[in-house]
Amino acid sequence: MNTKQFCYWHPHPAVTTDIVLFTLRAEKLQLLLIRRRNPPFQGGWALPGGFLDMDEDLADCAKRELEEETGIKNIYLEQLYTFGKAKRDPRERVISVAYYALIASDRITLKPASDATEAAWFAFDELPELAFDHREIVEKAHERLVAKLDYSTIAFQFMPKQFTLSELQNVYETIRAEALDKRNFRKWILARNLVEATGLERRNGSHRPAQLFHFKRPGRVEIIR
Amino acid sequence: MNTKQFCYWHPHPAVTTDIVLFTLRAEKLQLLLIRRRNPPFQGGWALPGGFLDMDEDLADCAKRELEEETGIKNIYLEQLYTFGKAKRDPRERVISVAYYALIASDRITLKPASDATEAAWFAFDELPELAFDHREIVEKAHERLVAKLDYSTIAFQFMPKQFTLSELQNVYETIRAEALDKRNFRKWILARNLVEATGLERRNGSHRPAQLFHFKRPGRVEIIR
DNA sequence: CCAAAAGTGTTGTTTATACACCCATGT
DNA sequence: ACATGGGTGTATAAACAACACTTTTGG
Repeated sequence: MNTKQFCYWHPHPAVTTDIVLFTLRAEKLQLLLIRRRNPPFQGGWALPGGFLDMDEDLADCAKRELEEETGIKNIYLEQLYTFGKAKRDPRERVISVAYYALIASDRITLKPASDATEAAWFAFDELPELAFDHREIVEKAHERLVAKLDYSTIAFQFMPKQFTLSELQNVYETIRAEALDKRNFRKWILARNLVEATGLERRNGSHRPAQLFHFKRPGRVEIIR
Repeated sequence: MNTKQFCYWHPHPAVTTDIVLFTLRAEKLQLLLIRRRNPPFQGGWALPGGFLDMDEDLADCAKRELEEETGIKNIYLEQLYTFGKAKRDPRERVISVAYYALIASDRITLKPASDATEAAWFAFDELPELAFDHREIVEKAHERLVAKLDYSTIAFQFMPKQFTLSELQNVYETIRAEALDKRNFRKWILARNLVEATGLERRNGSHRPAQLFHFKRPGRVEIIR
């Protein structure tokens, strides 16, 4: 079959979703990129994503594409912004509904690269050139992430089930790219009543063991303040 | 010509923009609705909006549709959210990129209703049934508006060039649906250094005249706090 | 002189910031 | 014993919340 069989009375743009998937590895904010197999930008790096199926919701499309390209599922996903400049894709008019997603550092193993997809993590401050307007999408996602740190419980999406307060503080410091006072951070987080000591400890190196905490309402991202 | 002449290799959804246009009239938060001339929901009320042209940016589409249907232009417009449930339009798959907009109370006169469009203002708390998922869009726009009052200068978009502090307080009170303390409000707004006395006064009734202020950086909506 | 909205300060409470030492462990 | 990260309190400053009376005008 080589005829264009989907026909309309008026011109229609294509609709895709693109996903900015963040994690924290090696004390750095990183995000996931896919190497493009086809033109345009063939061989270049781009955000995971792809075309919307006619019977699926937008967020389902983002989840499906992410799983297809990386094997990752069941993560926190939120709509970011819709990018629709007339010339953002050289092939045809494409509207991209961008999502951003967060994944805990203990869940970041990708499925082995197949013929179809090569995926890799990149430090946010050392990104390669990106295809299309994906650099702009990444910037916007980062802005949103930084903003949400302050007034929501989004940071917990980066954490494993159990974590120490120092590890949590590290997440805030890494994303905000600034050092925080240990006592003030602990007061702040404990006053908000979001975490609870498990009674367990982590023995790590040649120093006092740290208490392990867990997030009281896992899964849900709430507005705090 | 009665053939569907726009053909693609893969199915494409239609893309529209819808606009939630708020204003303040008669001490109430109001928004603009259009009466639908065609099925589905013929004769019902819906948000202004319409299909994206292939060569225009999303925000331009929103502006154009708003102007076509109401004559209103040059207003504050911001992308809200993209709605894309598979069944939100009974005719075909439609992705709606929703925008919200604010207009000052002294600029709300609509162009006379033409054959093509009947538009009217409705109080936010007395809306009629809305077509499609427009009720959901309106709710989300309202949420955003209320949130942005606190941490941005969005409220000034409702104000005429010159206004009294009592009028400004009224805007905050109306949108937040709660009374504010006069002294604390004035301290708060003046501490932020956003307004400036013009030296003029408004003589209104049989009481002390009020100073007129103006917004120092009109046009721009900034994040405060 | 009366009614009506404009205008103005102080006090107590909560929240944020700055800052330094002791504790428990492994080697 | 020492190096390492874990854990804790206090004092100051800033922001916010509660609260009532005087001023100026028009009729």
